[in-house]
Parts: sequence; C-alpha cells; structure tokens
Amino acid sequence: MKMSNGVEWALHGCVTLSQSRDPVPAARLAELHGTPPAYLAKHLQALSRAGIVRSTAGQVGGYLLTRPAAAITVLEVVQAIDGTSPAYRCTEIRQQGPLAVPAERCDRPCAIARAMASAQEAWYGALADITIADLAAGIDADSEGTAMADVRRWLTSTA
Amino acid sequence: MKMSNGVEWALHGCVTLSQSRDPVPAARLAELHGTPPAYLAKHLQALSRAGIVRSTAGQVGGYLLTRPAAAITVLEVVQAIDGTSPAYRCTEIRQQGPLAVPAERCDRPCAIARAMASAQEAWYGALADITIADLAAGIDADSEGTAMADVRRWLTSTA
DNA sequence: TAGAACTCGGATAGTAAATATCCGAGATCA
DNA sequence: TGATCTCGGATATTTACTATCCGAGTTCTA
Ligand code: FES
Ligand code: FES
Repeated sequence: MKMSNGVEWALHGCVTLSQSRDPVPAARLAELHGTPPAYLAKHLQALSRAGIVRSTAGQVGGYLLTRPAAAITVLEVVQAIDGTSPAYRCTEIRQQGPLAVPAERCDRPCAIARAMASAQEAWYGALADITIADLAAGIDADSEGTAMADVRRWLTSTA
Repeated sequence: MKMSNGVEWALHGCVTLSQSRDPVPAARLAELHGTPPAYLAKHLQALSRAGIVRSTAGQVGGYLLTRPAAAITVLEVVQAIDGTSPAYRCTEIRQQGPLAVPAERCDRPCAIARAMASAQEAWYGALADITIADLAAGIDADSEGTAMADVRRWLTSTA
C-alpha cells in the first residue's frame, strides 16, 4: 500500500509547468526540485504517454501542459505514474480448497472485492476533486503569495 | 499503490475464524484457502501482534478472534498486514533546490501532502465502516445462505 | 510425573518491483 | 549543412515482497 515516490515529483513538476508558457526541459525541472535528472525524465515520459504533458524536441524544447491546470486532476497524475490497476486485487481464492465455489457462480466479483472496490472509489473520488490549480493555490497561500511568482521569475531568469 | 497480497488471505482468515468457537490451526486455514501454509502463518503472526487474533499453543492450539466479528473493522486488518504508514509520503523536496523554503517555515505539512492525506482519510474512513461481520454476511448472501454453514461444518468435521 | 506430539514464533533464502542510470534517435536553430 | 540540444526507450542496482525453514513453548497422554 505504498505509492511510488515519483508521484510527488510528477505533482511538483505539473505545478511548476502550470506557471510557464514556454517549454521547460526535464533537466531544468530536476535542478529546481533537487531530484535525479534521468529518473525524473522517465516519469515525465509516463505523463506524456497519458496525455497530460506535451513534449517538444530541439534546442528550445521541453515539456508543457496540454490543458489548463484547473482541468488536470490529481487522480490523472497518480494513475499515469502508478498505474490504473486497483490497489486491492481479488485472486479468487474462493474457487480453491475443499469448499471451492464453482466457477459458474463467480460471474460477479466476490463480496470482499466489492467492499474494497467501493472504499477505493471513495479515495479516487477525493483525488479527482483536486486539481493542479488547487495545489498551486495552496502552495501560494502557504508562502504568502510569493512562491509562484518566484517560480516564474526563476524559470525566465536562467533561460 | 499496490496492496500486499496477504491482506486478502488475512481477511478470508478472519471471516473463517468468526465462524469457529474453538482455536483453528494455521495449517487448517491454509488447507481451506489453498494458500502456502508457512506464508499464511507469517501474516497471522502480524494479526496477533496487532491484537486482532489470539494464539494458543499445544496440541489443541490455534488462532481465535479476540473480539466479536462486528467489532473488527477492515481497516484494522489492512493496517496490521500492510503497515500504518500513509500511502503518500512527502519527502520535503520544497526544502531543496534554488527556491528552497527555509526549514523554519516548514512546521506544517505542505499543501500537496495535506491534500493527499485528506484524500486517504476518505479511503480509511470507508474501510473503517466495514466490519468482518459485514463481509461474512455478504459472502453468505452471495451463496444463498449456505456458505457460512458449510464453513462451520467443515471446521468441525475433520477435527 | 515423564514423554511425545503438536502448536506458534522469529530468523532465513528466492523473486518481483521499484529506483536510478546510460546512450541512441530525432528535431531545432545557427 | 552541421552542430547542439531535446526526448525516448533499453539497461544495471537496490529495495520490498513472497515464500520457506527450523527452534522454543505448551498441551495432552501414558
Ligand atoms: S475471493 Fe478473496 S477477495 Fe474475492
Ligand atoms: S514537499 Fe513535495 S509533497 Fe510536500
């Protein structure tokens, strides 16, 4: 029940990208976040495959969000990095052992799987209600409204 | 974001134990569920440490629930097997890089960690609303009210 | 009361996943 | 046309999970 560590880097990266109108290279993001550049690049590729960011090659290339930050939910980012398979997986052990249930009666998921799936639905629903824009606003509030401005300045300064 | 596979075995085991008034050895549970006996024993030890089951040694020993099934939540079982650490962990990367936030201002968790923690709270809350008795009732309903009776019969038959 | 058999408990190998890294393919600008 | 900078997938290393074994302790029997 441990989420991949790259999810945090992806979330921070999306928040940073939401403050830039020009493509940002992976190496620049890694420098800002203090993370291994190559590994961050691998996660950005996953975001690209999921359609959350768009990549541009060449000298002035980099990554850019495909949609406004308010239209990207945290759930999308989590699923892009960590996969879409549910956390709890029923291995159908009810069909094994002396009291095995015949396969013909197992057309529906078992009661335990249904309960776990409904609980996870609550989790995913909560994640879907949070957008990248919400996260940026929260970080801004914690820093008295200067954090995002500092990010924008830094992105253009060393360019 | 993948939950340990032993959680399923622990849940099935607790449901089975809720149908027995006498201690059930780990080997018997493994036979009923078609699982590796030694590995299931390891997970039962975790349940014992968490105070969910009580172990008895000796010839007629085995495992037994410490409380009524209606007083044991699924959340307790999940946390006993998979650990209590939250799925999302903030590594405080906001304190690294050129725009590092000074440590004196990091007394509270960051905005991203707060959002993720609140979402997980929804998940844990849903898991805490489900008890082992609920799971047993659901399995019984799926089998037209015969599953739990079959379990009780099997537990006493080969004893 | 002594013995034997059965139980749990933690310590010990094997395997899959996640972490971290590298170099080649492709595109942009000079 | 050439050089430089970018992404992309293929490649090692480490961690965590999976699976297993044998010893310590307890109960029943003779
Ligand atoms: S059979 Fe075990 S959770 Fe469905
Ligand atoms: S600093 Fe990254 S989630 Fe808190």
